[in-house]
Amino acid sequence: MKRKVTLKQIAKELDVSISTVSKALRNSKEISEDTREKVQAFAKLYNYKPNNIALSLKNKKTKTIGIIIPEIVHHFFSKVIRGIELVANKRGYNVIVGLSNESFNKEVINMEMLANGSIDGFILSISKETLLQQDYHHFYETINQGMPIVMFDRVVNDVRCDKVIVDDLKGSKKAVNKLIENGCKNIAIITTKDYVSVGKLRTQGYLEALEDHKIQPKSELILKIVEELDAEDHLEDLEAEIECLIKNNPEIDGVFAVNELYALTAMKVAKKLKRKIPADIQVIGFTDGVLSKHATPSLTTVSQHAQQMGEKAAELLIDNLEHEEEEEHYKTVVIETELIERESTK
Amino acid sequence: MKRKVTLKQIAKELDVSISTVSKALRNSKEISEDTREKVQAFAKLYNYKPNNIALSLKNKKTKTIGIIIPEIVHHFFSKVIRGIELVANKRGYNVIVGLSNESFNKEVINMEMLANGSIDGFILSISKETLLQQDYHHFYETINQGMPIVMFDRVVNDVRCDKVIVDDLKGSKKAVNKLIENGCKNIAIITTKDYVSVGKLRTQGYLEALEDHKIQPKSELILKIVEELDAEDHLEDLEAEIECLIKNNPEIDGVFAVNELYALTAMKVAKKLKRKIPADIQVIGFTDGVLSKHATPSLTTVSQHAQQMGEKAAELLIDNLEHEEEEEHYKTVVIETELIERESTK
DNA sequence: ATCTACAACGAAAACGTTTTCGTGTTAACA
DNA sequence: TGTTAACACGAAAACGTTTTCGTTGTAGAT
Repeated sequence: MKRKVTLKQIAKELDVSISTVSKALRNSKEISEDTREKVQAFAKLYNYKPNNIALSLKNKKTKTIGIIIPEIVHHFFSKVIRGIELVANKRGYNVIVGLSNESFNKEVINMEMLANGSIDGFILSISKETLLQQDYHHFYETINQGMPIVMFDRVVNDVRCDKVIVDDLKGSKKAVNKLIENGCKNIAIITTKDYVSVGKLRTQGYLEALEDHKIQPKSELILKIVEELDAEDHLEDLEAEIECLIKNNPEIDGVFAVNELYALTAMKVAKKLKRKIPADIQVIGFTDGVLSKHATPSLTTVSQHAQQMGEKAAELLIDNLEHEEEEEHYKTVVIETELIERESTK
Repeated sequence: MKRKVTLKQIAKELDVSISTVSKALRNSKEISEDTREKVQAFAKLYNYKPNNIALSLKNKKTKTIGIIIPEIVHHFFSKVIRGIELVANKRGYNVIVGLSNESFNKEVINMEMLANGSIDGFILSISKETLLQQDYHHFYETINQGMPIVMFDRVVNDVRCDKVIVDDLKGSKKAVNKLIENGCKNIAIITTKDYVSVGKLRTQGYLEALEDHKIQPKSELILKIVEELDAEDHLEDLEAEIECLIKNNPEIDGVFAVNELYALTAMKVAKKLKRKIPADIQVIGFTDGVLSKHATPSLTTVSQHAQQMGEKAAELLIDNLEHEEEEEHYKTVVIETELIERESTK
């Protein structure tokens, strides 16, 4: 087992100084061609690679970016990571990921763990608990220490940092408009409580679309799910709530759901109640997931372009890191949504 | 913007030496109580946290583990990551992920990028291209440099390292046995080419289960898909191949598919050909995915316990890192599979 | 007055780099 | 012969820690 070789060892072996070795390897013309060749040959032979940690310490740059997300077993987030990793790698950066698991504490701990020199900047999406408690001190402190943050999807406006968001409002308007165009008269929405910013915005888009078409929104048709922080485990509750909605409002002929699970559950319930999709009820979801594509009937959705979001976020962060221009001018990039029509709409 | 404070700055401010500050913060009794309190108060005030990079350099430990996987937008892999992150975090480690994207080159580059001091050890699953080329020099070199590796799921036996695998053979036997018990007489398998070790093993399990029941395997019923390295993009081809299989062999009354996509596509084709599931054809998949649960009909699958695999892998690696006992005795942990019965079987 | 012992602290090395600033040697030139 | 310039290289600092090994100063014992 031959451990990694260092400059010092090469220097000793070749009976020159460490500086000489370093310079020779970087092709400094300060060093004679003879010595350069000798050193380089030796280094190649022993497969010398500079130690990243030492470089990081010296340069005060780690070439690593930290990602903090609420959950990784989730198509949206894993696609974002893929996007981040893609451009990070292309630009010579590594990514280190921390999962908040939707918990405020884990988010804080994870950030503190990474903020002490391990990374150059953060890309993150805020946990539900944090959004609920509205405690953002960890973001402020991080930024105050000179470490840039880029937030995506779940952001909070007050924090001074770059942001990448989906045009939730426009996206849901698109969806609801589509339902209206397709002849739906009584469109229900299945959404989240308002503290989840994206839920709020999507609800707003729904309302605006109705208003644009002079349709009076009815509160009975707006179902706000209390998220038990882990919806997958409470599928029956979700199903029951949606079943209530549809049973109590048999006039419903269109459903807009703010995420994939809600949409799929809605379709499931509808089928159970013997409603044909899309004949009796048309359904549109909001998501990037794989479920929509493979569901039966396949689900029309508002696609969020998750990977593109990740790419953009990484670009913003790295640009910020590499141009120290300290402009203090933060951008908010809006990623356009796209309505992908499948079988659940006419 | 107050940048991170260092020992040196505290020392200067308090007019003591760096060593004194360091010792005071670590509660060394070498330092008088007076000084200790003073230093600690000051450190707390300025929110001192030791610099991880400096610690890493000094200790020659980064407390970070590297994960290399072929793909992240994939339920199996993201669940494994979740498992790894869970125990890594619990034991004070961070995780840094690299994606090979099923490419040999990216796998090598990623590993080299991380092996130069950034991490203490690897957890990885081998890319298809690497398996195909059978070039494992990067693994050998890494291990030779004293950096431990834990492989999971897609492993190669020759490499001397810990491994965590699913009992693919037993798992697929379970599945096929189930189909036989349920009365299937002509069971087809949709699998991968043999160079993907898990595909090979699952095929083998299929064959053994048939043999155990004195059923003669028929080569027409064994469909080995050539993976175009990105199956999602060639859905129609996949569909066409499976349609061929079922059309040419109308006697098929059971299908065992080695992954979720194949299984779902098989169900889709079956429905298209007006076969009832599970009445005419029963289907079982092999996966941990979310599609199976939400498909219609929902898919009976062999669950791989992905998260548990991740947890185990992380434990093996960290145990190895922390007990320097150099036993050179490598373990292979087998994670049992579980047959989850849903609607696609009787 | 001398010695011992202990308490409280500081200097310096070490981890592996890069880079600045010497320094010694040689050759060219006046 | 003496001066200068170029060349080739080395010493040392710096990044932020921890730790070993001094070095003081003081108090108590002889």
